[in-house]
Amino acid sequence: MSGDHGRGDSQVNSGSKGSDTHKHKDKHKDKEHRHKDHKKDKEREKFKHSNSEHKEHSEKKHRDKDKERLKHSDSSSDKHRQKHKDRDKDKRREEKIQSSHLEKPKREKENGYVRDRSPAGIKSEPEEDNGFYPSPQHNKSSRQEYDDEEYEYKPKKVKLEHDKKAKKRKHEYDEDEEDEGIKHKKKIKDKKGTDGKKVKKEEEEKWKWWEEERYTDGSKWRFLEHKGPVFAPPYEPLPGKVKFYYGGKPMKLSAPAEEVATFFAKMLDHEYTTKDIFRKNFFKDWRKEMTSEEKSVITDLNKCDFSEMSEYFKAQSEARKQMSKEEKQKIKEENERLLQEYGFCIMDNHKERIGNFRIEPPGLFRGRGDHPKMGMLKRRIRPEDIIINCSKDSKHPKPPPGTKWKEVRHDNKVTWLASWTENIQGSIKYIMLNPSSRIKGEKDWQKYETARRLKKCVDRIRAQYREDWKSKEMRIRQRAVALYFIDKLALRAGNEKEEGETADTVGCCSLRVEHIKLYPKLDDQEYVVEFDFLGKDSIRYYNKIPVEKRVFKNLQLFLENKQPEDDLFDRLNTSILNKHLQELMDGLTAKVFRTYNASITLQQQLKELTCSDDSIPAKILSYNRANRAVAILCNHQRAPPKTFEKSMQNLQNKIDEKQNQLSAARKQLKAAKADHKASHDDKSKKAVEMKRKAVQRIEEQLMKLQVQATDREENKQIALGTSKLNYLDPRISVAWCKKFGIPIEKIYNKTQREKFAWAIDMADKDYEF
DNA sequence: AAATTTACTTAGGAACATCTTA
DNA sequence: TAAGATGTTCCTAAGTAAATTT
Repeated sequence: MSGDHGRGDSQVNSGSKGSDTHKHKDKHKDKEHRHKDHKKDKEREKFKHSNSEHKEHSEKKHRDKDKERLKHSDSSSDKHRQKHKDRDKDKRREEKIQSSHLEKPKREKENGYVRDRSPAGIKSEPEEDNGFYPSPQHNKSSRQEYDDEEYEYKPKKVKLEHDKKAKKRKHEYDEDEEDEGIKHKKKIKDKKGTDGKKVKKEEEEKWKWWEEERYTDGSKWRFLEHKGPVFAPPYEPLPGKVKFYYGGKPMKLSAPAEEVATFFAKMLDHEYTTKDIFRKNFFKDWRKEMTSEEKSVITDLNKCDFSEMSEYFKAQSEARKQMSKEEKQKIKEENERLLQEYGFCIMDNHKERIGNFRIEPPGLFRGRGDHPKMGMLKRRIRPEDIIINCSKDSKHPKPPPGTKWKEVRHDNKVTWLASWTENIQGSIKYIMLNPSSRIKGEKDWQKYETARRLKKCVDRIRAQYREDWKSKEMRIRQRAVALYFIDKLALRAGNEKEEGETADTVGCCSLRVEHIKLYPKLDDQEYVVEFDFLGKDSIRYYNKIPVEKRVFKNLQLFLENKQPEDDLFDRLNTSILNKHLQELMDGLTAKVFRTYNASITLQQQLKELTCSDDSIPAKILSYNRANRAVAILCNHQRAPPKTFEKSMQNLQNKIDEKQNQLSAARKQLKAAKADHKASHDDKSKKAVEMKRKAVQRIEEQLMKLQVQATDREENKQIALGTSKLNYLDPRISVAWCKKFGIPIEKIYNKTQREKFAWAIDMADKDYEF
């Protein structure tokens, strides 16, 4: 069913990246932005020096928004009223459906189940020999349940005796007849590791969190200890000889003003320092850092000359490159030391890697796309801004001498170790664990299990939304059409965002009239919808796609009497949609469709594209192509690498060269054969064999190069990484590798293998998503 | 029930490291 | 052995969605 969509692969090429094409729509908003401006200034001022008072800024936003809202209120507010009126009826209907279709009893998300971990216990993750040592299993190692056949992720109260240590299992709902089998496998694995001597030990020490139970009471950990974040190095004033000029005259800046100036100087080569908004925002924020004298002198950014600073930094980075081996080594060691000290935490009984233990340094904000705040000063974060999260009974991190944390709390319902509020959007930033950590891995696994549950009921859901296209209620039709897009095109949900705070981008629910065009007939196709909008990160989504007649008619209806800047789905938002989805399947949200469609597409493409008697490189090409199909579906684009053309050319040269070699080798072979025919002696026979082999070898090499070229060409503006990392159930890939004898390293690099350790360990060649 | 806040996933590009090649 | 290509990691912005507040 999932392949049914006939996904076009045309969209990527047809759309160029970037926002130039999208200038148009600002018209309306422009006004609003402008009139908001003075407020925004105030807002910024607040953040400026007084870091402690971030809170209020939001009030302001809201006032602004209220105004905006009034403008459009007629439609939108009554749209909501309407919605709610209808809700009950609707709900009842859906409930009925749900109960008749839901194949499984609702899974309890949290069932009061608790891991047994002694709070202060410290068992570390292996890896290096640094102090902590793991005793992965013995403390308890009750194991998490998954049954082999389904690999289900069940937050159950079940323990599975996969090995010697787990003794009991209290069943709830396991139908694991497969259990015996799995027990077996596990045992073997646990004992031996998969290969060799050295690995063996390591493997045994690797903590297999996926074999343990999970918390089911909503808590994320029992014990958490860490050293706190690493702060950005303090500002180092420029040497006196590096001057800043204003109106051609050298001018010594105060340290704060100078620091901000250096941020600008460092970006001088970048295009966005030429952008008006960027310059304006920068200048405004810069002036706030100036002394009053500086402020009175420096009134025009255009008179500022940062070029000496800029040169200085270029020289610095050049010098860094030229550093001697030893110096580089020293830096590396220092980094390693920092990593060892701050890069890990102890969560429950294990030492885990932290994802981002460094605080973001100050600088100029560069949003993606046409961002209204580009160029604003991103404030330096101090200990006083940081909230620390750790367990009460841990050794609390200490703030740098002479400073204090903003707060130390002990909240085990969240996963972060530290947080602070950022001054550009007023949002919270977090320090969290690495993807290889248990806490991230469990979540990831769970995500794929939810997607797999969707697989089981997607037919039903599709049938339902198709039915809903005919509903007499507008909101239901809109919901159904939106869902169709989300399903078929893997669009994102499209939360609403505050205008003027961020770049103007949309997702499904926030599509506007101006983002689609309808063609009753286009070329030889009927009912074509053309999408053209900027999505997340201001990446353009461009796609022409034939849809079903009923969808088309509905779209026409939705467009009636609307302006280009009006919402296409005026009676829908993500929260309504997700509520609906939740009723269709426990845990279902809009983004699950993306995961589901991505993974199912990979699986199906792999099945379709892989030939078992292909060479390994050819198989990998197939894998990449399957991966690529997904990336295209998800619209994961990249700017073509700067050196793309050149590197392509290089490769082509190599191919040509190889081709020459090949014909030469063939000639030699022929000659050898002739020779052999003439002499019939042993030596000449050997020569023929040699030549034959040579030809074969070269042919192989040529093939490999050609495959590589194809792969690269096809990948010009497509990024495979995002889908691989976030959307594709790793077990599919692992199974594929096992099935076709591809070493996993060909597919996943080291980091990826760490992230997907759970999948690599548990999926066998027959895994089915 | 709307608005806001919080937590966490997803994202592309820059920086950096490492391999390859001239 | 330096320069260039390629692969990896880091960085942090920008989403989603749930939780909390109003």
